[in-house]
Amino acid sequence: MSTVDQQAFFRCFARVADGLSHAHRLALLQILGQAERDVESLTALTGLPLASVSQHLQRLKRAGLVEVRREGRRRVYRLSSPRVSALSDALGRLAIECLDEAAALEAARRGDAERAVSADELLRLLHRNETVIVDVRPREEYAFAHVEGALNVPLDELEGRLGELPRGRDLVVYCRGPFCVTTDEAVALLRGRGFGVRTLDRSVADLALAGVPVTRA
Amino acid sequence: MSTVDQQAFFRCFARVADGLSHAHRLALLQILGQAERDVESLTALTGLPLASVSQHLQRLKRAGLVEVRREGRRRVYRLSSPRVSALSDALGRLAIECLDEAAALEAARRGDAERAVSADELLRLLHRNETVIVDVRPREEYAFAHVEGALNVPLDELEGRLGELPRGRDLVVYCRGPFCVTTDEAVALLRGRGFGVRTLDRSVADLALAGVPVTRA
DNA sequence: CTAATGTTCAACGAGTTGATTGAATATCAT
DNA sequence: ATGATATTCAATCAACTCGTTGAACATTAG
Repeated sequence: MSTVDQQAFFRCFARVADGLSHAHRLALLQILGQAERDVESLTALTGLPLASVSQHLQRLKRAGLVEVRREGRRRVYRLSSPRVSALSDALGRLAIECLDEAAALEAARRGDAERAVSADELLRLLHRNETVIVDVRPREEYAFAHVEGALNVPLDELEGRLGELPRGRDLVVYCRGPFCVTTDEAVALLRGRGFGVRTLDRSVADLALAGVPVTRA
Repeated sequence: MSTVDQQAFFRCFARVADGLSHAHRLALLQILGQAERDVESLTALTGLPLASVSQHLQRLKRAGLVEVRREGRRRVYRLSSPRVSALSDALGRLAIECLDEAAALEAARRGDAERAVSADELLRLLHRNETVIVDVRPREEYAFAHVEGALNVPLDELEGRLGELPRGRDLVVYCRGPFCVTTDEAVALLRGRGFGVRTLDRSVADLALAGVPVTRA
């Protein structure tokens, strides 16, 4: 009947959605949204068995969400497009709007936290230079791209490096993006030590698009 | 470790993605994006077996993407949020960007068609009143919401109602949204009969958001 | 009440998914 | 070549998905 089959479109789209339809794959995409990575470091970061990571990555490739490059004996995976992160984030936002369970998680999470800093607000804070931005992601992700002037203190080093943080000024903490709970842990720790902390709930890539100055490798 | 488990978030998000991960469900969402529908009419519109439709709808409900209401002896399904359509469309756009197969389909489809009319352009056309807008969706969808002043000629009636269309002025044809191939079929038919036709590749809901005047039931 | 209608439910089978294991492959260092 | 390293591949199993069928359920009409 039709020149092009409507179903064929939907089959393709469904294949992309299939890439997003497993918690582990979403975790991988979140990490790859920060920097490219080889299989080994993805294994370390997720704590999943190596073969499992490899298989999920191949599923993501089938879905068109990631691409691979060989580099010596390792394979470096990266997102096919920054829009992959954008879609994942949109998926998360929709889930929180439409699924009670997700709404409950988000409520529990943001329960005591005040509203996140917007990109515009961040620009103002950066300009006035009264705030210290703290990037709690792993070293490699910071190296790949970070908010200009941000201090990198990976979460697992945070407790031991509290001395490096200024007492007088407010801190703004960020990590991988809107649904990264690492921020929450950092905030809890810092508040417990008496720091004034706000959060930034967007990814570095996203902030860059919003006009925030970003330093790249 | 964490106050809130990162994985719990991703499991929720994955459940939403799961709703999008089958061609038939995407077809159902596209239809529900136009108007609410009972199971019977969804069965008729998709051509799928009744029980199959019912099961997919329940999967969509589990994913938080649709809601049901009883109305007499029928159950009327509707999208949980207009953002469901927005996410489906974003999924399609990403697929076309990232999956070769989807890119090929889109290329084949738009091969001979000129660029679609933008919302702004449509506003201008409406204002100058030189164009006839043709809505080729089923009657019920037109009744639920349509571009102000549009003429409803469902695709299957188009051939028999060509006489109602003006010969002198250009036509702008639209249907369910960016990935609805019904438009293509209508365009092919109309071009074959010598009409000057352009297309509109956004859904009515989407056009409404963009400021195009829309008539609702 | 009984029948008709619209929808869901339950159960089946073929196919797919995801985790796990161990073997196979490819690249690099020696 | 040889061995070490990084990753994929192949095979297995339990769990799930999808379509199909027919029965079950709820609501309305008569």
